[in-house]
Amino acid sequence: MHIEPETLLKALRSQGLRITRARRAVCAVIAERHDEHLTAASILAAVAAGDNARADQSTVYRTLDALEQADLLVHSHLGHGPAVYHLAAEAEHQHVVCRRCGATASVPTTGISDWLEQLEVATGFVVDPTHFAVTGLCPRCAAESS
Amino acid sequence: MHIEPETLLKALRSQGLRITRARRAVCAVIAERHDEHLTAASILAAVAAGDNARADQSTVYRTLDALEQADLLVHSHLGHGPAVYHLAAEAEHQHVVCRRCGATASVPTTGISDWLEQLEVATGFVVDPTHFAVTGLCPRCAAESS
DNA sequence: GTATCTGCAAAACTTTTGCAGTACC
DNA sequence: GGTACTGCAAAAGTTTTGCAGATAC
Repeated sequence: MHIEPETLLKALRSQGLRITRARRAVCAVIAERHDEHLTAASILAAVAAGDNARADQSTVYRTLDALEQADLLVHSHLGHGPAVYHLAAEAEHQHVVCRRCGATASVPTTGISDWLEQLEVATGFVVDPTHFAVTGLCPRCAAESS
Repeated sequence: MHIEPETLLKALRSQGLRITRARRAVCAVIAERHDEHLTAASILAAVAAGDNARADQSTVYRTLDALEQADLLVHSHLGHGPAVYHLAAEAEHQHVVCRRCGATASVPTTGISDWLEQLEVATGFVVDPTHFAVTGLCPRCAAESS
């Protein structure tokens, strides 16, 4: 998947939000590295490493919030560490995290849809299945612990 | 479901751990109120409210850790707040949390088992499906936002 | 007696907030 | 020009850790 920073910025603009230097920098990092597990801290570091912009951590959080409000971004919680951010457009997968070593794997959400449907019928909730990761033991740690 | 504090304490003892005043108090709270959403803070408060024991928060956390190590307890993350603890023996349900108002609902994990099996086959992970809650919008907030 | 546990205090870590000044439109 | 945004600093909230002394076995 590929996305231009401009796409994100235009979406912000169309929500009536302003395009600022800090937001440009944050969007550039997200567009460039959205296939990684981006955290607020790593985005902040990447912005700081760039040449012509800086952003305070509070600005990064506020920008991420704005992008989430605009439905461009989602965050999820993997294990006990910081939240990771993904483009909403590519959120069609779920994470599994090893509770011992922190290794992660991705699985498509296909196959879970029946359960989600049951869940929505039973509870009336409109479910967002990717906000939290599933935890467990990775193959290696499972082998060690048995 | 019903459980005696003694059951928890004996299990600790059988792991070679010591039975102390603080652990008695924590186990008593868990045994008594395991059908609620217990957090470290609420356990601490309940212990402090009791007559003949107190425990520092660090002791509570360490005791909860010990109970988890002994596979008697599990914790899960509901929304952005503190972790909630349940007896491992009754962890057969999953939570759904409203991302707007924080309302929660429980759903049995039956129905998710096919997906988990796929997941385990695909990734090799041994999955613990209850560690994180599913998020979404509760019926009321969903209605308001549309 | 000794290894384990406790309380205290402080730190670690992520995220949020108040505020005065800056910059976007 | 006016509103939205930024940086700074500090706080909030949960969980962890170091250490000296106490306690269970």
